[in-house]
Amino acid sequence: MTKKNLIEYLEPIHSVGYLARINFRAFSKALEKLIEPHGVSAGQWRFLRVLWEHDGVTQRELCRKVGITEATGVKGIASLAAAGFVKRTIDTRDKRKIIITLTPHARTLEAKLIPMVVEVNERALEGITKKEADIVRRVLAKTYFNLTKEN
Amino acid sequence: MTKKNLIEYLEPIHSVGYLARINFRAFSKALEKLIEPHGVSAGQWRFLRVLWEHDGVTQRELCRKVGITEATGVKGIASLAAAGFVKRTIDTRDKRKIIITLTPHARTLEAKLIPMVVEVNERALEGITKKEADIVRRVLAKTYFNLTKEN
DNA sequence: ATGTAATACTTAGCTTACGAGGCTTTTGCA
DNA sequence: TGCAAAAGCCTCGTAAGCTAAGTATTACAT
Repeated sequence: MTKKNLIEYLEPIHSVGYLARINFRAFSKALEKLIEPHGVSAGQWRFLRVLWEHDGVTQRELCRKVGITEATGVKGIASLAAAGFVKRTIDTRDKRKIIITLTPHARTLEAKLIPMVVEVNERALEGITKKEADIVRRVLAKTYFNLTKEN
Repeated sequence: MTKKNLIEYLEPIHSVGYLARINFRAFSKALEKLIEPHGVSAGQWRFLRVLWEHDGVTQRELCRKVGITEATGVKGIASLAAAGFVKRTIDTRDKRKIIITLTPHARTLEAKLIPMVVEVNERALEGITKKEADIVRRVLAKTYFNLTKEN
């Protein structure tokens, strides 16, 4: 490992981890500005996006799809329930499970909020070709897999 | 906007923002496992990485380079100082400024910790060509710029 | 020289996230 | 059948991040 190589790792701009972090914050903040007037926080959005496509899943499954731990999910889902976006129902066949269901109000939000995330994504990807964007998504899916797979 | 296009935005895997978030967590967690035995948290690491290259900067400049707000920086730098990694000195020429300087101990950590972040990056980028990795870094720098620029 | 604006850091309060460990229910097997 | 293990959710403590508003110092225009 030469000194030059080491320097590359010290300059954050060369690190995918650093870029992931600042982009995560930037995406969140941009989205928040658009959706908060509708009473939805960025954290709540992450759950809603999954629920619009997969309503009636268990809490564990929802957390898995959102990409957070169950400990974090408990708080997030409580916040959704408090805001009147979801209902929590104990599964009758397996009383350990809690089924998360969207309220009618939360379902009506889909049509309003989706264009906003479309806008944020389009703004972010301005000046980037479809081919490049596809590479980015594929590579980031792979780095995540590489870092989280066993051993 | 067709229904098919909308679905793409609902499936998290197609969203750069989602991928950025899960990768940020994955990078942090992987790095944490390696550096915590040396008494360094992932949060502290972010500051140290900058300081190893730019020792003696002001608090504001350090925060800018780390990519966080100054409010967040106050806590992080306090934690570094409590752990004995940095010293905070008021600038004699401008008493508003606080200069952050590494302690000798923190400087010795560089040689131990850099190989660890190298390892995490190499593991993350396994099976990805240099060309693809370059595209990812360039695109993520651009999306960040696009989302944070004035307009 | 002085009052206003800008700069640099801090505080308070909130959100989102994690790990470790605990509780209840279900499952599987001796 | 009965009991240990697994599954599913929750609590607690802590970290890291943000915005908004506050304090102290310096710069600048008049």
